[in-house]
Amino acid sequence: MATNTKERILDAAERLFADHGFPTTSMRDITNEACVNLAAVNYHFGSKEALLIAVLERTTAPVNRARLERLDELEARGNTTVPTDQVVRAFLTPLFDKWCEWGKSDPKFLKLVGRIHAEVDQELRAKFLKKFDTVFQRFSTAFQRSLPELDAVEVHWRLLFLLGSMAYTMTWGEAIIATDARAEREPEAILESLIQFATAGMAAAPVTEPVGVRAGRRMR
Amino acid sequence: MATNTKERILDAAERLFADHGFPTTSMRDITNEACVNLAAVNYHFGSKEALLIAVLERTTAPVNRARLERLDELEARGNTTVPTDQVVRAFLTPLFDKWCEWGKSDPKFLKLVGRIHAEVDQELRAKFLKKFDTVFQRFSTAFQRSLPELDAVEVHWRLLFLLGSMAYTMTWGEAIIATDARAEREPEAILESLIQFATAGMAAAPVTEPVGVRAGRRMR
DNA sequence: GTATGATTTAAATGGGCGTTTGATTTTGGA
DNA sequence: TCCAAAATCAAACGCCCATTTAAATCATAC
Repeated sequence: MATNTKERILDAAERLFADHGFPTTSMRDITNEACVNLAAVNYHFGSKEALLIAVLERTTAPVNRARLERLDELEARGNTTVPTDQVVRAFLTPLFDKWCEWGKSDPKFLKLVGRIHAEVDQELRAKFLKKFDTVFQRFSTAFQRSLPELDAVEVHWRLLFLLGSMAYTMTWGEAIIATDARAEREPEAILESLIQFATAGMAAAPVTEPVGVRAGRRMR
Repeated sequence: MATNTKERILDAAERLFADHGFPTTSMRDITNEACVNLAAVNYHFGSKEALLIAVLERTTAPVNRARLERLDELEARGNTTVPTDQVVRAFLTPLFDKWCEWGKSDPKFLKLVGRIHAEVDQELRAKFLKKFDTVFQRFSTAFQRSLPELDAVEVHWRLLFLLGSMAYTMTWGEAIIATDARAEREPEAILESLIQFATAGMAAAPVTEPVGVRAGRRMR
């Protein structure tokens, strides 16, 4: 356990937000877990919401930096156009690396990232997503270059789908393993499956058939 | 607005849970919105949590029924083995149909479904997911038949990825359209993109390379 | 050693929460 | 028409919340 009060609070908040979510975790929960006074959060961070932002900053900033570094490297090597699977990999593996850095002790960090995508209120989330702007922009462009047959809007939406499968897996993968032992897997294998899935999804042939005469909508 | 108190509560709760989430929506919010007395929720449903379960039951039961019916129909027609894209379609389109039934007035229902996958506490969620057991089982089997080169565990995880992209799109698709006008699209087009993405993802070639010598992990 | 600013502490503040109560009104069959 | 059951109502309950206060303690530079 960190000796520093500020870090002890960040550690506790990260763990609790990940396990129980932001609105259902109280200041008292956090300060008890961190073994600090109740007023310490407001003293050091200003408010509960500001604490959440600090936690998110601490966890995501290095990951996003790593994502961009990987992409830089790939683009420098590959003369700007990078194969789709490499772009997917550059986006997903930094999260996974972070996990490994932590000695695989507990994937709290991943759960937190998963949660933040679905739980905090829209305004707060928008503020948070601003920090991802550059990352999205860069990866969106990279995907467009590697998938010239898709238009920008289609890439945009597919990136959203990718994000969803990533966030969902992080939030609930652990729980699903727990309830169904057959599904147990090494984290590496899960990541590899996700990369496989997402790469194929991103690279899928675009819809050309006119809307309204599609097979799936005819029957009901 | 429904005249019946119970239904007015369900309508209001559905809208508010979808927009603001379960823990952050208060009984007072709900009863004000429904124009009923504060005690009405506890009188008619027993508790806030029981209300949530009732809302979820009302929204998801018909969708799951439709999913199974579609799959029945496909399997009867196709002699048990159904093409992957048809299975994906059978899983995703009932949600979309529900949306259309409602006259596209407001996709609250979809947002709610998206939220529930990430927000409620684990115990409550497990209880809720039991209602999906049959659906998951049936679709898991159908996918396995259509993708014989994948083992059961791999299908299990890919189904999770599919769920994630679906849930995420439902929760945040609207918000993302709002913040980026270029991404605006008809719901039909979004569904079609998602089907395309998910089908390709499900049908992706399985990982064969041994873990640990993968290209993506080598560089860092 | 002492003054000064940073930190920690216990206690309190005011408000919102889910739920319960008991009285009152509405309803529908005898 | 009457009455018992169902539904609605205003009010209150006790609890927990995030935040604030002001005093106490600590650390450090002089």
